[in-house]
Amino acid sequence: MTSDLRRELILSAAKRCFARTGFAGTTTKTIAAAASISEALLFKHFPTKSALYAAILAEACEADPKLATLLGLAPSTETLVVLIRGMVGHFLQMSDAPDEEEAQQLRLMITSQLDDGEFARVLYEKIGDLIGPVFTASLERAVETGDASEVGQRPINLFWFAHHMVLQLVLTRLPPTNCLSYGETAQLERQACEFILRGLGLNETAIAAHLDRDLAPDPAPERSTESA
Amino acid sequence: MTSDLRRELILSAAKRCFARTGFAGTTTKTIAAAASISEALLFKHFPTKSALYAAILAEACEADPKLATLLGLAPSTETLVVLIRGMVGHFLQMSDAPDEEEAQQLRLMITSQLDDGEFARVLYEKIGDLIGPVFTASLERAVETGDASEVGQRPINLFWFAHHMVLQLVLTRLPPTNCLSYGETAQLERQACEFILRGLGLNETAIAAHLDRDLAPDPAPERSTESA
DNA sequence: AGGTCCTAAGTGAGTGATTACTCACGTCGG
DNA sequence: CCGACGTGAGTAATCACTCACTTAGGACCT
Repeated sequence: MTSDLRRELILSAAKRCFARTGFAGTTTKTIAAAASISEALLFKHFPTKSALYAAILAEACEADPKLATLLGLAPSTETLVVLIRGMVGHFLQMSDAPDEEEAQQLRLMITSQLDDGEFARVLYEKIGDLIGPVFTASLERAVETGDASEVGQRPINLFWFAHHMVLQLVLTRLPPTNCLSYGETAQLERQACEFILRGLGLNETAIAAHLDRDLAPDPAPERSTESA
Repeated sequence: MTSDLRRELILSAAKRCFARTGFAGTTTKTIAAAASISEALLFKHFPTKSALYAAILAEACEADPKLATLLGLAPSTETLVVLIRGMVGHFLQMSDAPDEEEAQQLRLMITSQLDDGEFARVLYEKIGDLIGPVFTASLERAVETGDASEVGQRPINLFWFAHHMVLQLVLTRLPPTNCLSYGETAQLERQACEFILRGLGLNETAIAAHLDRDLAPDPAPERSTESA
């Protein structure tokens, strides 16, 4: 077993542990067990528990490759809708696999916000730098083409509003028994997209036109009562 | 010192500690010090650390008196706007005093969502029971009067969308140095209200009519760059 | 009023368990 | 045979929690 590989295995195990029980709630013994090694070896790779935590946060700050494909799109209403749809879908899918990498990163981000917010700040800055320009340009383009009503100052705030909503939405669906029940996931996804796109200022016809292409159309109003 | 008073003092001190560092990150010695008593006395009042935590969560589940005034309002577009405005204002004001009671309750709720979600579930249910009916009725009334576009199924989801957005918004403003900078708070409040009301389906004229009454009107688009 | 309980408030100094972390010592490929 | 991988058995500190003990104040009797 090479040192580098071992290091990655430790980081992976530790990330799982920290995300589940937080920094203080996780013991080095637990991490070592999760990585199937002795505690001593753990401390051969990372001098302290804090250093291990810091390494995880640093590693999590790297870019998401899936995002890159979105950035090449030309600014347009279509791009805006694709962007929002991608974000909503991406986050909603997380709650189906609460132990996966991305859900853990979300947990780390939330715990960071409860603490000093440093990690969250870095992550927000990265997201903003990546998506901010294409979002803003697309929204402005949508206004020009008459698909959206005039945007006031700080259009980027609108992006964060959307991001906040979806993030908190997935957070309520993260515990084993969900905090809220929203109905069927597919319809929730549709409803969330509509809420956000309307919030951005897009008019109903533009939303319907772009959303109906690849998303289930708004079904007839009837109550379904299944739990989430 | 009576037993009841002492108990309340302990609860108050413990709530402060738990909200700041979480359950695992808080020691009984710290709590005792914060309450200016010995650890032994702490355990005379609460059999275990967990019982103390449970008592805090149980106490936090009581109704907010400020909410009650909203529930008497007749369902209308006006009520809907007042509701959203109240919620946004209430949450935004929290970030100005991160150590106050309500901010702590918010922290407890978030940590609960990262854990088993039990506390968050109870709190969500309480909020839903209180505000849900008047929200839904008001939204339906707004549709009837032509102030809002037709609402699909599960209108209550729209309320939670709004709630999620504002909750996550205040969370980014909770750390000493904010995770994101949104510009001036007054304009942020206005922008958040507009985003939500548009998201609910209200048309621009209805929003402007009800929002301009007691909120600063949308200023001319120009960038301001102060940090939050 | 003053003396005598008697219960509850309150504490210093512990308990064993668990914590993060260390060290002397095996083992194995090159 | 040497250096890096790997570990069992520790360490001191800290954890939640307990116990023997003092103190204070109100009820009750004389």
